[in-house]
Amino acid sequence: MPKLTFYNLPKEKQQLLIEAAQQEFSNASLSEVSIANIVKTAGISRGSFYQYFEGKEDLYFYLLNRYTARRKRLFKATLEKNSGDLFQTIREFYISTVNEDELLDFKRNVLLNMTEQVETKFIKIVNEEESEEEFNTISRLMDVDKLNVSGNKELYHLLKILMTVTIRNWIEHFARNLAVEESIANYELELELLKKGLARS
Amino acid sequence: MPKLTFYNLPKEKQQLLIEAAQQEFSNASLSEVSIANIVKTAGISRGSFYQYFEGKEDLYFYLLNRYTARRKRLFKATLEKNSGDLFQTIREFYISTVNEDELLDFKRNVLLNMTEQVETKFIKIVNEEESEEEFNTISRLMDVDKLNVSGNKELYHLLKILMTVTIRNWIEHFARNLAVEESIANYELELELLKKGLARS
DNA sequence: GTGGACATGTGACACAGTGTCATGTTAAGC
DNA sequence: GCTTAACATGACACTGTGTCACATGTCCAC
Repeated sequence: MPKLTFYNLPKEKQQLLIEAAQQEFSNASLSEVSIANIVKTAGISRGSFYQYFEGKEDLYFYLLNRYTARRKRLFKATLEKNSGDLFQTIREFYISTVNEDELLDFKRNVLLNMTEQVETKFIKIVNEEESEEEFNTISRLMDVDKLNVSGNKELYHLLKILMTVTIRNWIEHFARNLAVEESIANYELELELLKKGLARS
Repeated sequence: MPKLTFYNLPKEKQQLLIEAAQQEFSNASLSEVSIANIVKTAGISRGSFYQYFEGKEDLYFYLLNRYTARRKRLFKATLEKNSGDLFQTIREFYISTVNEDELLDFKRNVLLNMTEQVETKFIKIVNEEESEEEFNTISRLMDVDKLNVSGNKELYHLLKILMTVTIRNWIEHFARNLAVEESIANYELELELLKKGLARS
């Protein structure tokens, strides 16, 4: 988390820094990005940077949190719009995800260099395990009757599977430079497989 | 890939370097590892290192390849032993995976810092997309009748889903420091969900 | 055995990036 | 205007990288 000094900054200066950072993180992965470049682009001194953030990881996860928080709101709204239909929701969510062209290079870099720490952040979009409350909020929004699960534990694992497959498709979208339509078609195929089951009965 | 000079080295010296490298990569992630440390442990000079490898990534992927090649052989053997039963095979494969305690810290570091480039290597254990031949060899070994798919395309996506979920469980095993039994129980639960389908019919 | 030619080994070096800290600047309260 | 605390700055010591001119080893022709 950024330090207090960062939040004390005038909004415009915060925004400037955020934009500079997003630009740098669009051109390189976390380990390749240099603080030297960020401060140069943002027009602040090296020392100031360390007044605001612990280091570049701190800034990186701050940006990531901003992004996932927005996505999470969209997910909840979509779920409500679809009266709790999880599969319809996650399908629409994926389509809007691959169509969104804001911060494209930033997302590419994040996804192609995603580690467990980062992936956990994304999975928490639907599955805020750490807070029982959040999990309950979302599972109350969902129409559980349509899902082939009994109990919260199975529900939790179902969500984990869905998010894992979703993220992996999103990563592949970038890794293999898939066209939006192809990426969606692949994802829908996998969703159908997941819904109907992988084993022949 | 290592340079020719590395393969020209006497086997014992190769082994020494490999062991030194595995030790370093057990203590730190790819981006944190220092060549200085590797050469110190291996007792060679910095210059020599660059005669053998392009850089530390080169060495890292060399080690990774050695490991995944062994795993791949095991997977094929298990599949044959189980007369092509994919679910039984992957279940046994996962159990042997989390029970194997060789190179434990190395695997932890690899998994917790897995990027798309690394994950692709692992997924290719069953799904060597680049070589049509490999894919056919493996799909011939499998008893496809037990799987709820029609055609190679669906089969490909089924395998992708299975590997994705398997790897994610393996990562979580390390990330959350799960006991072997708990990890296996979680995985089996997810396998059953996958087999029977996520949607209620 | 000597010379030469080629392969391999070596560590000093220039360079790039990090995090810190002593010192300078600003602004608000009184 | 003075005080004080918060913020800004860039030089600095440190750590690590990849390279290169030179040293050493190896092998074969003569």
